[in-house]
Amino acid sequence: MLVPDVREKLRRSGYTLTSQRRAVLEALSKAKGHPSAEDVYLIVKRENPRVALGTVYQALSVLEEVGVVGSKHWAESPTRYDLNVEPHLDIRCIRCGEVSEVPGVALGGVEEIIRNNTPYRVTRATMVVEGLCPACTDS
Amino acid sequence: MLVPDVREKLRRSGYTLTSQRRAVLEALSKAKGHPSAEDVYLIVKRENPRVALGTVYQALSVLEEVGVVGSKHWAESPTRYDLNVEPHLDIRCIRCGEVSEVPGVALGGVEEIIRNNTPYRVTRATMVVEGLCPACTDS
DNA sequence: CTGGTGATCAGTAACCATTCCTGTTTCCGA
DNA sequence: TCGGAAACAGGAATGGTTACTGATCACCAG
Ligand SMILES: [Mn+2]
Ligand SMILES: [Mn+2]
Ligand SMILES: [Zn+2]
Ligand SMILES: [Zn+2]
Repeated sequence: MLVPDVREKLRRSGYTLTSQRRAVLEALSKAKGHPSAEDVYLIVKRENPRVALGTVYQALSVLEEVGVVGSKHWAESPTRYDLNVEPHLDIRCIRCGEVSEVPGVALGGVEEIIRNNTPYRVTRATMVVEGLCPACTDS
Repeated sequence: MLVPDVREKLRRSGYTLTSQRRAVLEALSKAKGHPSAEDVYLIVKRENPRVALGTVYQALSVLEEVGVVGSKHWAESPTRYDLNVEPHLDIRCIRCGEVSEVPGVALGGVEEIIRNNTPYRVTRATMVVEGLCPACTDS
């Protein structure tokens, strides 16, 4: 997502695009995988050593609130963050802990079914999948 | 699930059905909802005040391992446990925290699709849904 | 029975991801 | 330029969960 778009989404919720928030976004795109808040923090710190871990948590929370960042929660793992905010599938290896994306599985339809089958106002629906990655299966 | 069946499932994995594990199962069926480990602990303690919270965690973990208990993990909430181990939908209200079951949504098919679309050996797939319950929407 | 052996347990300390708090800095509009 | 609000750095606190340790229990061979 382009910087002006991010700035606009923040502005609509009354936030500004600060240098720390921009650094968090850059770290997320550098990480390319599904980093934890601490992973992001370590990357940000390489270029801006004075940033605090709490600031990274807060920036991620704001960026998620305005729809620029997504997050998923697995058991036995810190929260993982993602620039891909569309409904999609991520799987976590229960042995090595790596998270990767599973292409070709449409989840939008499932969300629609959920929305039509509950008296709740659904705000979020994520599929959390665990398994053994190919590398870990052969060992 | 009947006690002899539970005992057999435990035995197949080298465990025994101890009084504490039985008490945890009873607490789960009494709670009827989706209690946290601490909720279970408080119920167990009413009849057996000497039980430790750690024992409840360990019992839940063993019972889950042998397939008698299921668990789900939401953000901003402790892990919730459930006697319903079939693939099904649970939704958590982001305001009051209550978890309830959504009937009529088949998830088995989604799990099948996932299994056929990843090089992983899938061991677990849960749909985690959040929203506002009817009571919390009107207030 | 009875003694031995490994599993389980109670109690408590430690862990760790995340949030909270406080004083300081930065940002932005008037 | 100035004043107020938002954001931040640093560090302390929180809370769910796990790890550890010595005591107890269940089970079985003799
Ligand atoms: Mn992803
Ligand atoms: Mn359920
Ligand atoms: Zn792996
Ligand atoms: Zn509610």
